[in-house]
Amino acid sequence: MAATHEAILANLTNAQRAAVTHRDGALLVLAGPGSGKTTVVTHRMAHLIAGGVPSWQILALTFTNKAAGEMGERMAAMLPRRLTGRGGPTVATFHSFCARQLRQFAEAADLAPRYSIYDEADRRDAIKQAMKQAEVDSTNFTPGAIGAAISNAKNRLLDAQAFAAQASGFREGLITRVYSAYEKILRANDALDFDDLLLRMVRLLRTDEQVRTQLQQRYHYLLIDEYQDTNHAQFVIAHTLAASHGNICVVGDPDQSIYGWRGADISNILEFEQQYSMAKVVPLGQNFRSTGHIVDAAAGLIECNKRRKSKRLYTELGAGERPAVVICRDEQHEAALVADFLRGQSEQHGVVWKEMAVLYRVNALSRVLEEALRTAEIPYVIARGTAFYDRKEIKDALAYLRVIANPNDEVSLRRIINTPSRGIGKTTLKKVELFAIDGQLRLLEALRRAGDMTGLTSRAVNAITKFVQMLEGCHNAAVVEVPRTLAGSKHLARLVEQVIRESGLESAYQRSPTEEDQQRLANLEELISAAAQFVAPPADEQGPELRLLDLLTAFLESVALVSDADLVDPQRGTVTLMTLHTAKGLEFSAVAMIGLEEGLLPHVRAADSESELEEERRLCFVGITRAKRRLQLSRAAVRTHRGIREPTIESRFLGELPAESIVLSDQAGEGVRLDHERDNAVEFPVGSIVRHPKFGLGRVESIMLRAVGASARVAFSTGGTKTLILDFAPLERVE
DNA sequence: CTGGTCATTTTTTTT
DNA sequence: AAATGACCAG
Repeated sequence: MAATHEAILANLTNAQRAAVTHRDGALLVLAGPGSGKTTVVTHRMAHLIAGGVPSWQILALTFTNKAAGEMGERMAAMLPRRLTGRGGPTVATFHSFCARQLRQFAEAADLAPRYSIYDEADRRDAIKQAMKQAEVDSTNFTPGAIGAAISNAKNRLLDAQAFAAQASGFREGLITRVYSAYEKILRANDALDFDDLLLRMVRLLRTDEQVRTQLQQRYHYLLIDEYQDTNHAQFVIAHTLAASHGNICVVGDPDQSIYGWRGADISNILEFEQQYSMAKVVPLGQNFRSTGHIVDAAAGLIECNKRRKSKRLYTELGAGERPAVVICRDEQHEAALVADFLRGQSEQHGVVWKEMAVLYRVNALSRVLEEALRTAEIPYVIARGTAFYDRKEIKDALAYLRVIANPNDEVSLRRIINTPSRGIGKTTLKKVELFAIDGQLRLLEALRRAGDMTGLTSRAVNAITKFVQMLEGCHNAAVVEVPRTLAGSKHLARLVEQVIRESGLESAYQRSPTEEDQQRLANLEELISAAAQFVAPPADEQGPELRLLDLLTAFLESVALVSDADLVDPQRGTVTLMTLHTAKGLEFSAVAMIGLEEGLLPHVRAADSESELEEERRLCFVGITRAKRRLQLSRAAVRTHRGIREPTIESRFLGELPAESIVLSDQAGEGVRLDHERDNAVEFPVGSIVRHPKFGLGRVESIMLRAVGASARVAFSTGGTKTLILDFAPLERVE
């Protein structure tokens, strides 16, 4: 049954209510951490529907599948049954929404309807290939750097031509050459990378008036989640869709903008009001998640950012416990202390494992933690959504499936042509390639005609023929109509099974008795069951049946677009380990953040630019604000980095936390005396007035917590500002 | 053609 | 430390 207006508005604060009841026109919700953003969003949509808006006119775009799923679920709970699923609101990630539209309007978008989506690894392969073709030396320019430049260009909506037109200098000249070679490869393979999904969608909306008006009319109310993370392409998509009606609601928090490196443009949210002069702005500053000291610590930190709209953060949940700042000897010690912290939460405070998380800046830090948690017998999962699909055997199986769905996908074809090895080696492949170039053939077509080629051993011809026949057999099996229900998924699972068996992947691992290969076999089994459970998202025009090939394509698409955050399963009874980026949008009773060191957080690569430094600070802010009740921040005095053990420098962010809202604990060795250091820091909070026998009266400007001791910057009435070590300076508090 | 050893390179975050 | 790539012996 449909919720009534009153039911929808019950239990909301005035600010939340203002956002929920706003109907037409632009709306900007500035949602601080823990301010009930999802509640506002879902209630707003329910409110629109209760007010007579047909639910299928609503489009909500998010960044992760998990966010989309959660939003969809919470909304479904408020809607009558018939308004969920097809006919209900569309809730999707930017990327999957675009991927689907591009298939639906494939012809208008000038695309093969079953185009492949290349993940990071495929993209890397293709860029390497492009670099070779463009004769760019990979010793001076890594594929990673060039790939990043291309990605950047695409996010700014510069295609290869447009980039070439504005390129200047040697480096950009090189990038231009690689970019156009890369584009040729993608086009020849009927493949898109992640950035293309957005870029091509923009192009479609711009060039095809019919598609544009059709989508504008269909989606009458837009909602964009995590708006601070939108890049220029996403910005254009959102505003083009909203252009005819202006009903656009964006939700976000500039202080949580952490994807600048991916082209996210923080000015999208900072300048929303200029863009829509009639926009209503609703700030949500009250935090319903964390206790006082945690909110204070976070607020104190984020105030150090200069480019920022100031916003008061507060909570009514009581002061709670102070976050602990722990200094450890090395990373093993740090991991052990994290394990102690987690166990303490469980045993002393009754916190369940799933309410705890360990956060870090870079994935590499998870390894030591894993060991420590295993020895401490604390159950954990690492949130790496792609981890499963990154495994070699899975990538191989998926490459077979991709070639079946899209025979032009040569990056995948090359991957599998001799995996498992079937006697089609380098030399043979070279010959076939030459033959293909000669006859203007696609690689697969050339393979098909291997018999016509001169200079191949009969053994090679045999191997090739068998391989091609196998692919054709699988392809033929996929040219059938299947029901659009779970029964259809059975067919999909059977197809996956057929591929795994006939490709020889299965027998290659079956032959081996090693534990590792047995695990690979089990993983392949898991892929089959993933297929069996896959249901294609509802489409606008659909019959009861679809071709198995199209179901396969949808499956491959969903696999390509999984994110790390998607793997965070709130049902699981385990501690979650993840990067700070992945943690955005989540909350836990107890959080441990590790590696608070210069070079790690803030990361080295952000050191030389003020804006990147501010982004690192926001990242730290995001981490702190994940904690509801208890927070431990730690750093190691010594850390092994790429095989080298080195002393570390404390993160500047620790010194920026208000001293009075944290507790310092030095476990690194010589630090028995650190207990009264903490007292010192508490004794002379920022703002307090102090007397020094030599310098006279002064005001404490800031407190810095160091491994060696706390120090304070004090501005004296005599005019000078001095930094004093609290342990030694003869300071006396006056007021 | 395959599977091994040795040298080189990596240096963030992710849809 | 770990992963990738080049090179070489069977």
